[in-house]
Amino acid sequence: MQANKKVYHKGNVRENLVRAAEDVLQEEGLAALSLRRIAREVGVAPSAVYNHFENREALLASVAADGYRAITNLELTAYNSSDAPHIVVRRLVLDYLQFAARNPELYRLMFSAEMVAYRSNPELDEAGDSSFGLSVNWWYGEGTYDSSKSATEYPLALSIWSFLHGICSLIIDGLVTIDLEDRAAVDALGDSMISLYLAGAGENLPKNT
Amino acid sequence: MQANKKVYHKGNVRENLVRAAEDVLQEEGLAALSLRRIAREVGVAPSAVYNHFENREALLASVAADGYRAITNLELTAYNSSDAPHIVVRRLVLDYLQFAARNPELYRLMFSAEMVAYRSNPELDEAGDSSFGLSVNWWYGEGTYDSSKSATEYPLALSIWSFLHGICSLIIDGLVTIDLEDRAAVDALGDSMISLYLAGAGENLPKNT
DNA sequence: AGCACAATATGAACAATGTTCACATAAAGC
DNA sequence: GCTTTATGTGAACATTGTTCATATTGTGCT
Repeated sequence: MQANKKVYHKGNVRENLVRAAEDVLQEEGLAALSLRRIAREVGVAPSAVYNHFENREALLASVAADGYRAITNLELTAYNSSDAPHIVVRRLVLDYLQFAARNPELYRLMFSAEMVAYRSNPELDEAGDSSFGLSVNWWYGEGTYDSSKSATEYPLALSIWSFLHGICSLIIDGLVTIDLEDRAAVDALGDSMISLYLAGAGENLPKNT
Repeated sequence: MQANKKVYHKGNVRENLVRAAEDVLQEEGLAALSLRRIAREVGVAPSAVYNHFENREALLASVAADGYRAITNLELTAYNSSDAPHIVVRRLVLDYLQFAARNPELYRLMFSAEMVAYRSNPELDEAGDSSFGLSVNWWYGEGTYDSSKSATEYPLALSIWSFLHGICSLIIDGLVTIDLEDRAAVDALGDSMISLYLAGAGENLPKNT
């Protein structure tokens, strides 16, 4: 059906659309990412998009899925290293943070309300799921993850994901003032957070109220 | 506050707009929250909104600020209790989670890209800031918070905020399957997460790779 | 080769949105 | 009472996502 991407009228418009969307996203942000804008960028009529995607959300879901796959890759390199576990975690956290810091608009898209409401999209759903599954299997042992179970069954994987996602959301949303371009500053923040995550905050509780 | 319909032309439209927005938000979600829809709900022309708010975002910012104030209140009751610190933290986490679980669309609005891009709005900015300031002062001692400093200077306050915000985002976005109406389930998740947060995940690291 | 069919592209159209504008009307201040 | 200010209206505009009828092109079959 879609195996061979021979040149039709305009070449492989589908791929061009996704690429153009990624460009506009990075350069002008999520707000500028309209279907018509993307079509204009590719040089195609807005209605032509519907030959390749069900609707605007499906197109954006393809972009978001690329983001999830990038995170999955980042996980794989961390988990496949032969370093000690706490080094692996640190590496993962720093890489995740750097990914979010360098692709803030993509990260925003990935967790936007629209994409979330669109999780019936199999490509997107699978990409997100595999990312969490990797984490579960690392913490609990290979083959542990059962996608039919709730994430709450894997508190360790869930907690670090929440933590990471929380930090990323806050810095991307500007609620934490940090220069996203400053690689060292982002790493410092990650280091600070991960050591707190591993050691626990219990010792640092205030003495009295 | 709803009796008199004759003060001005239509009564105090500004307040009615905010309340209508909150209603629509809770019942139909963020996607349904258009300026025209809110105006229609109040029974006023779309253009009339601009007599009370600079634009749509300013109206929504007012709704979001209400949300931030609710969180601030929730913090105050936790911090003002005379319980032991770890009980205070637990209480805070559970209340925060319940707030997010019961007002998912409001929570989504509060951290939406639009509101985030609109942080120049003083009402919204102040409401968000005071919430974080309370946390800082509890962890580090009264009078510590300096709003001119970066949040990264207060890693304890930042870490719990990230953690909480991360969990809430994930459950609201449906990435963690949990019934938001099930109060006990939400509490159980909170308990699981907070004990992990206090004790740290270091002990639970996998032995080898 | 020829031909039918599916895939792809187009422009016009529609409803909905945020916003602006010229203008109307009611309240407040003098 | 009259002006001024606040508040309200409806029409207009540009932009958006989506659908539709229609045109064009590639693919596969005979």
